[in-house]
Amino acid sequence: MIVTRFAPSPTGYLHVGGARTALFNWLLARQAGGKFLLRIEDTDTKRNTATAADQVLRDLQWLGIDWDEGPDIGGPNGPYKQSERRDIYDTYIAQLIDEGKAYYCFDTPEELAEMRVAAEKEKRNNIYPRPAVFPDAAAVEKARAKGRPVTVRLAITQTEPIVIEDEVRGTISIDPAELSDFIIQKSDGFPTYHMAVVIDDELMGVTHVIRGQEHLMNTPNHQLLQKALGFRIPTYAHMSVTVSEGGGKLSKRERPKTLKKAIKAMQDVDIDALANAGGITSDELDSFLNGKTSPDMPAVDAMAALLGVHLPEINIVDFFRSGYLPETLVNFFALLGWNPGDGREIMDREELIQAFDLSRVTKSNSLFDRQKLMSFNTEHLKTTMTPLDTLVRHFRAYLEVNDSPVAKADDTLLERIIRINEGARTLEQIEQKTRFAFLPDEAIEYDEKAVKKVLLKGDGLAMLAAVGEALATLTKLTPEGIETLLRGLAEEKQVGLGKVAQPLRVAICGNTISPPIFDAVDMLGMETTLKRIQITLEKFRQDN
RNA sequence: GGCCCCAUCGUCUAGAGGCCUAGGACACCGGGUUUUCAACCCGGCGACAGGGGUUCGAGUCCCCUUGGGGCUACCA
Repeated sequence: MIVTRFAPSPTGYLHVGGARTALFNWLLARQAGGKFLLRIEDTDTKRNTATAADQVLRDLQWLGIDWDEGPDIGGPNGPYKQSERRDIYDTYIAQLIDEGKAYYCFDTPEELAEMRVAAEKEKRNNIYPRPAVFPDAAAVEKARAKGRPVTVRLAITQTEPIVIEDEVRGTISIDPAELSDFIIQKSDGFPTYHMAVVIDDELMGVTHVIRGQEHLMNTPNHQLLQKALGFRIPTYAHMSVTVSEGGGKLSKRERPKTLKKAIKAMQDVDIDALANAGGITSDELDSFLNGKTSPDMPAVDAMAALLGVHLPEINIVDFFRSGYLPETLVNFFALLGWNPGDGREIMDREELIQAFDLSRVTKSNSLFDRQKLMSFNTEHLKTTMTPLDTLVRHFRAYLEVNDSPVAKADDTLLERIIRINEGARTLEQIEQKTRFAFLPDEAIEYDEKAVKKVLLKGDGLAMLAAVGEALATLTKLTPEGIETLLRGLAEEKQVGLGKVAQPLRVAICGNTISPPIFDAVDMLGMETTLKRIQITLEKFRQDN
């Protein structure tokens, strides 16, 4: 049976790269009818945050990537948090030392740094000088007594090339002379990543390891470890990296960077109000703008929201908050470095699972193209692609996380809103086009350009008044009734429908962007529509 | 610097030596449809990084150059 896993280190939110790695592993397991496990790699006590692991789990759940064994649900080979598996690692480390395959070291960080610098100066690889005789228990005691750090390294004794059979890259051969004895146990007693990952993958029965290219050069070390411990070597697949439009890696630093640029480009920014919105002090904001520090993510998000600056989405939650569907992301990430080979692009989860094939994973790096993502979202937002009740569920979650007034709508109304906005690109767009119907009349903001063009130029206001009078004669409001009425009015006045509809649109929602006008009026209701026409008439007649 | 990986339109990619006059999608440009924004329909622009081989024949195989990426931690 095929067993894959996703093993994030809980240092923050799940980001694009992590999600893509998780997805490929999940896809392979699901398509093969195997198992997909989740394991938390929290051996770095300094970098891990308490809430990050939970957040990563939530992000995966939102994407619809489910797991068969994991820290929250357990499983036969738990625990699934590396910090809770210390005794297991200790046993194997002791075994390697007993067998003379690993040895203690007492170097200080400063000494190691010196070695590194020296190696670089001499333009050679930094290879750790293995002692002729390995330190014994007494030596360890002595070192500890002197306050020196105690670590354990694997002794690399192999001389034949290490061969990696990679499912996407083919056969790769590495000369072990290039490799240095590496640390398998840190001075704080925790295993290093290499040690923990090898033991866990063996014990948890992982058969296929799909991970980023950044791990390719770790693989020789892992295979050496597997050999030393008598473990099987799982099938490896190293996938390409997805880079940002800016060039480098898709980095979370892009968000503060974009915000900083935007603030600096603005003329009159109220620094105090901005700092306040972000929950930071003016001094902290100042330090940020001078490139010294960077506020945390919630602060960056809040300030961007205040200024109306759109930040590039990096973390999965960013995409959620921007109005993307999880179906879109799953589809899009799958196609970043893989394709079904038959030209299909827009696919749902089932189709992806059925078509997935490790042998069709691409070798070269790819660029994250947000425009194409947007286009994918447009497709998945159509009811022919995603069931309406699913869209409603996602839409409600979106509205709630963004505190939208549209959240007041019940599911039936939400369904209708989604239907009449067929063709929208994001949930955010639907929300913006619909919120006029959920705002109090006095909260409608009139777009200056729209007012000028539609109401003030020509006889827009007169037309609006006529529309108001005509609408008032209707006894019952239906989209069809409104359509008949407005079309009749346009014909009577010998003008196109636009001349009638546009002033009405501006009157009820303040700008020229709205759902189809008949639905828009119907949603608003007779009373509010007439009231807003009245308010608009009064407001702009006075101005003239 | 050392080691490793990669290289087709602006972007994601199809391409397993003759099906290639290099196909699709996004973007872009032009047109159509239209009550707005979208969506939708039609058309157009646009690539085998360069140089050597191998072969009757190379985008496809080999070598070199160039370019991009990764690793080079008591991070994962």
